[in-house]
Amino acid sequence: MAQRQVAFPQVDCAECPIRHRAVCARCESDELEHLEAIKYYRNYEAGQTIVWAGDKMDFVASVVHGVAALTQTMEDGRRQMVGLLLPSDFLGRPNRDRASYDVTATTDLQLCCFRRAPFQELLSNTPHVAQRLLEMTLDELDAAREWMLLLGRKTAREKIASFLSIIARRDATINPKTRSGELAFDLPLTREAMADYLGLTLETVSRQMSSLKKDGVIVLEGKRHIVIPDFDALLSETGDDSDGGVY
Amino acid sequence: MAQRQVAFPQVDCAECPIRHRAVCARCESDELEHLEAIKYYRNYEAGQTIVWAGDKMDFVASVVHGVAALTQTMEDGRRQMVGLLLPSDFLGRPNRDRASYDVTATTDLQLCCFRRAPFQELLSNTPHVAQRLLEMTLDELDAAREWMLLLGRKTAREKIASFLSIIARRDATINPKTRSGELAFDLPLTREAMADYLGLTLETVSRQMSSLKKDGVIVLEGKRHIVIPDFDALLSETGDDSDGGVY
DNA sequence: GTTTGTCCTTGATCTGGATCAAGCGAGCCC
DNA sequence: GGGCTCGCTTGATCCAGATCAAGGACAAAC
Repeated sequence: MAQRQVAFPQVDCAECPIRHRAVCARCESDELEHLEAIKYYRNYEAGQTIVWAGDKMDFVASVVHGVAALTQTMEDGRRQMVGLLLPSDFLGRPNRDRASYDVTATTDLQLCCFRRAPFQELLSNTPHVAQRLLEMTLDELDAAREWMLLLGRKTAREKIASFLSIIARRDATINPKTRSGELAFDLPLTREAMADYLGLTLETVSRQMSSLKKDGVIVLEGKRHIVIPDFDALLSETGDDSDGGVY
Repeated sequence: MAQRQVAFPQVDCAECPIRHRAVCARCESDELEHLEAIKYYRNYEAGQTIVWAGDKMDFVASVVHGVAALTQTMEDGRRQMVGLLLPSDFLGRPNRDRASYDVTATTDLQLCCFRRAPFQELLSNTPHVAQRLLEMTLDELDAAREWMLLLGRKTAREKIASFLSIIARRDATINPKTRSGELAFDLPLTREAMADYLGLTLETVSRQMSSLKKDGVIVLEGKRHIVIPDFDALLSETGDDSDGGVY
């Protein structure tokens, strides 16, 4: 219908993955107002905490740039990461105004936020948004179940290889291929955060990284930059079914 | 509107948790047709497989009686349970016609099934059903994250205690209290299935059960019947935050 | 340039849970 | 009844990963 003038500049929208990948599939076309009108951005530095478990959270959000982690902590300090949010992933739960987990930025991070109340209203009034969110939540549940297999049954080496292949795959879809064929990326997590992801100690993470490097499965440039000379070789270390499987 | 005669006898609906707890919150009142018209029942014996990962699955379902488990298996036989479905839990994924996991009945089981196509149509046409399903999926995701903490960071004893408290809690809501105050239930899983749930071996499960029994935290009557003399004592073994926490 | 702090690596030792192995008790089939 | 199988328990030993401990590399702060 009557297209709203330039109230919502194109460039702004293009940056926000909510529009094209995350919550609102329909927004790929032309009706942006219902999301545009309630959104705003927030930036965080690497290491910063976004909310603590139990804190009031008056917004939901979509990750634009960077990486955020959800972690749980036991009284005695044992920590387990339970969610890793990359660009286009969704943060927060409709109908719950308190965070269930600690949320921290593991790299510099930009969130595209939506105030809770209008977002929930949008959710009730716009069936295709609710359906898209259901689809995303089901994908996250599948990822969580893959993660449970990793935590419960894989060896330290398999855990590392699995983690690297997950990051490599996600990174490839976020950053359209940099070089010709070669698979390379920066780790968005410290060794300690990787340990929290994998249910290991940071020493074991470091040792297994060294071992994979020694065996030529990965090439380490500095501490964080990873090159994968042969992705299939990495996959064969994960313990996963060789053929594509569910994915 | 004109109420359909006795096509869907009241007693039948009352048995089906879909109606009052699971998918369709609105069905608590009076409009039942849209679910009633497409549902049917299936029964399985303890140990039976319902579908294998990768199999075609032409229905979604709600658990009426009994317990079902979702498990993943690696080529070398390592197994990890990734879902445990008790009465009122939902099985299957809209918009995906192949099972992602092995589904087995761990006790005798009754499912209330819905053929896929009409259920999906229902989902698009009935916003409150989609919203209810989103809510259920988010709860399942929370449970999966609790489970990840268990798998990644808890000791064998804490894992067993956590599992028992989870089952005790769920059982209490399913079977309105049997005796006065006393907390007692039957384990719906073999030691081996418990091991698959907890990322342990069956020997370790057995040893830790014996240890909790020796310490008076639980009373074992036969192999499967558990009595909890003091629920707080059990909780203190789980490693979880003592106050209610997220739940 | 030195200091400080963060992140990471590597070595030595310890230990919780896995693995290997034996046997028990309660159905169930013949 | 006798023999089987299945689910479970318990003992003995082993080992992957945790823990304890000591530096190294690098960047920022002074």
